[in-house]
Amino acid sequence: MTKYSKQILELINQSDGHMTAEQLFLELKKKEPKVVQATVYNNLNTLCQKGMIRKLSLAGSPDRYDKIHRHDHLICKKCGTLSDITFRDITGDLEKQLGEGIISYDLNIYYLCPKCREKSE
Amino acid sequence: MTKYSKQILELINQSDGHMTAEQLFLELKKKEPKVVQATVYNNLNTLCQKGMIRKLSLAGSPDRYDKIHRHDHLICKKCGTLSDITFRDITGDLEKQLGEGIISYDLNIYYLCPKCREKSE
DNA sequence: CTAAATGCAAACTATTTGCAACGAT
DNA sequence: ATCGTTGCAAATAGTTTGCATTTAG
Repeated sequence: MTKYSKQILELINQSDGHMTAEQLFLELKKKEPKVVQATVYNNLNTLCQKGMIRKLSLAGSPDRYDKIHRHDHLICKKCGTLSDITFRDITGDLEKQLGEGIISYDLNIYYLCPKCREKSE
Repeated sequence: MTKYSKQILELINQSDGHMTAEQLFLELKKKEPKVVQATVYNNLNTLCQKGMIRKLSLAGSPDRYDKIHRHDHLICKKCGTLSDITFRDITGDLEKQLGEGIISYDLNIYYLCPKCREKSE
């Protein structure tokens, strides 16, 4: 763990957990003015490989980096706003059907957020 | 529906449902030599908006375009190989917890595929 | 002393956009 | 005649890479 990767990990864990590489870069730059984007990307990749954070790929937006702790995502189909929810852990159910060996899963749920629902009425 | 969008939709529905824009472009080009990538992208976006196909964004690979019919994805954490599975539909469960208004969801399950499991032993 | 991490610039990939020409109503 | 679709080229966004330099164990 280097000084950058430590700080990046902290930023992610303190944040709402949906920060893009660019947002993290800008945040980190406040404390470490010399850091460059590539370094942030490199660190994010290493942290992912080590399983200390997870990467969230969503259609139409850059990758986001998230806390590792199990939770699911609620996404507005219209404006893309992302929020966390925790649906019950279905790993057990999945293993019943698919057999052992499941590492993890991503559950992304699409809906219309209150604001967008209002507008469309 | 134009001649291109019709053919693109057919290609997706006849395929295994995990084709990238580039693969679709190359396929379509066999029948329509004059088509260009941008047109394929434009058509894919329109088809998505109309809800006739769905876009699959996975870390580390270009977007893939999939049939709309409900199913889930099993992804090898190591080599990225993608296969379809159909876990039971949890929309009802989700609505119980989150309330009405869920449009759809994506469930991506990570595991080690047989080949990769072999290698790592 | 060595290996890993960084800064920098350039490369690269996937995707989108502007615009002129085309085609089907 | 009009409006959406296409081809084309260029632009953009996000991310990765190569390499020389710095840093930390």
